[in-house]
Amino acid sequence: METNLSRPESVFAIDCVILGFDEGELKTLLVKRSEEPFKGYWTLPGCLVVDRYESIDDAAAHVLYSLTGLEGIYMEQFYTYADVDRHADGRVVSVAYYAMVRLGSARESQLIASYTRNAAWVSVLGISGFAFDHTMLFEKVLKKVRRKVLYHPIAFELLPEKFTLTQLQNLYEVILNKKLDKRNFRKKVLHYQILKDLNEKQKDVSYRAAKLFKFDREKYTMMFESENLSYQPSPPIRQAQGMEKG
Amino acid sequence: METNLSRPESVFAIDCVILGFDEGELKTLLVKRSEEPFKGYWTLPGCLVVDRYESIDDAAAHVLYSLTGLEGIYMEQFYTYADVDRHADGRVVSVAYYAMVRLGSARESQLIASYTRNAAWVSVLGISGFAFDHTMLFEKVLKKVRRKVLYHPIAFELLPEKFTLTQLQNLYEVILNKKLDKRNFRKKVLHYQILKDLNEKQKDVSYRAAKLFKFDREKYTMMFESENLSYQPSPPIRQAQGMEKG
DNA sequence: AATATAGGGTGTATTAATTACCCTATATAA
DNA sequence: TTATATAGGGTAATTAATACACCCTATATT
Repeated sequence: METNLSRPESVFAIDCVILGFDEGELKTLLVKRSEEPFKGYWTLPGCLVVDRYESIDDAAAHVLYSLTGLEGIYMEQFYTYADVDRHADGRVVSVAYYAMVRLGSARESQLIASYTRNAAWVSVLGISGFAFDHTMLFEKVLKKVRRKVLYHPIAFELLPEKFTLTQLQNLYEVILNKKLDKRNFRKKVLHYQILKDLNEKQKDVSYRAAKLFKFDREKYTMMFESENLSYQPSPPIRQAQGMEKG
Repeated sequence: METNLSRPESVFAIDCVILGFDEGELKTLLVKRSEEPFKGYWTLPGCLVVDRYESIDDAAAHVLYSLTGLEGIYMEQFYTYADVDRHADGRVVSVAYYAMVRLGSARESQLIASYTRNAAWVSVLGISGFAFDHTMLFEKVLKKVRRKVLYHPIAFELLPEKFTLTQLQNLYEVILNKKLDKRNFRKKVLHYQILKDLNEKQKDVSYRAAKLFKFDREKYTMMFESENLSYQPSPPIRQAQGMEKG
């Protein structure tokens, strides 16, 4: 029912949870506030959307680009927060996104100069001191990602192009915050047939080199699409199960 | 990053997909547009949110109330659409919700008088002629609900308090648009132990009366919460499976 | 009272997925 | 050569999912 638009303009905000996998930890990119209110607290990176010609997806991508210099990043809209008391100065409608970033080894260089003073990659375990309602927002995203990783290959967005099964398992363990059994993990993940064996090995490791794999996106997409033709089977209530106990 | 609020006001819209189960069909409540553009097309019920003191959840609840007179309905935020070209008069930011309504037998009376001319419960199969981008929006909600029903007991929101297993199965069949096996369905659904056997039977049916059940919400909540303590087991990619083929 | 109708209610065998559990092979560094 | 650190693989037990068909019972009709 979008009619009689007295004021078609909109002023609202983007908040973005940016996740990365680095040094065996799941991290998120946060910005330290330099102003009141909440001076010195962490905030999720974000911006106000003032240009009425900018799409919110573009605005979110811009937040990411301005902080990291990265483009074409995996990003998804999460939820819209619009409680009237979120901000002291009046209602701020925030559309929250989450993004998954492939961190290079020189990750610090990916923080654009003018921001580096205030921005940092922080381990997701035990962050405190968020401004506004960002604690709640961040926790909800984390919960969503922990669930989504169970039925969607978003984890690969956090790994380098080529990776070993052990690296993949470590990532799942870090995201889910639990140990997994090695053989069962491998059996299952290879069974899906969405990994391409590159017939290459790690180099420059001081132990037995492991095989390298690549996520086969085309194959995954094909399987996913053919699944959709005949609609998914269906346990009425049950959660997805599996991959339990190392 | 919500600072320097030059214009803290926001003008945006709510669109709401309202689902109900009636006469063995899944239906949605639609409104026929009486004005250009898209005169005579179906639209999702909705409203503009102009009051800066109204939360969007309240606004969505209000849309529902004004159409049906119902309160306390199950309702969930779905997605925010903000493409700049959604509406001819400028950008309209729409926060989409979906709601699940328990339709009484006298469902017509639940359409508030002034609206009944323009509003109707329409079977979700094969609706066409939506205004704006509401076709896409509606289809995405339906897909979401079809998926969500597999791991969350939202279906019970569509049934009367007391229901038979056959009614429950019919509902699942209608939502998923596929036949399910009676014995397997019963086995599974009773196995979850979230139905309370009321030790009552149907009355006024011209065939053998079936037992009545009730969704045990407290028990479900308990189970769900205890699951969350030790985080869910986890097939990395796989979709939930089950309940296939009658 | 016999019969037709409409749906209620159940059990078992097969297959697939999940879990638990440990040892050997290989590369490197000392 | 040896110590060490990680790669990599198989099997049995359990649990969950699937496929499948018949008898029961309340009511309405004759």
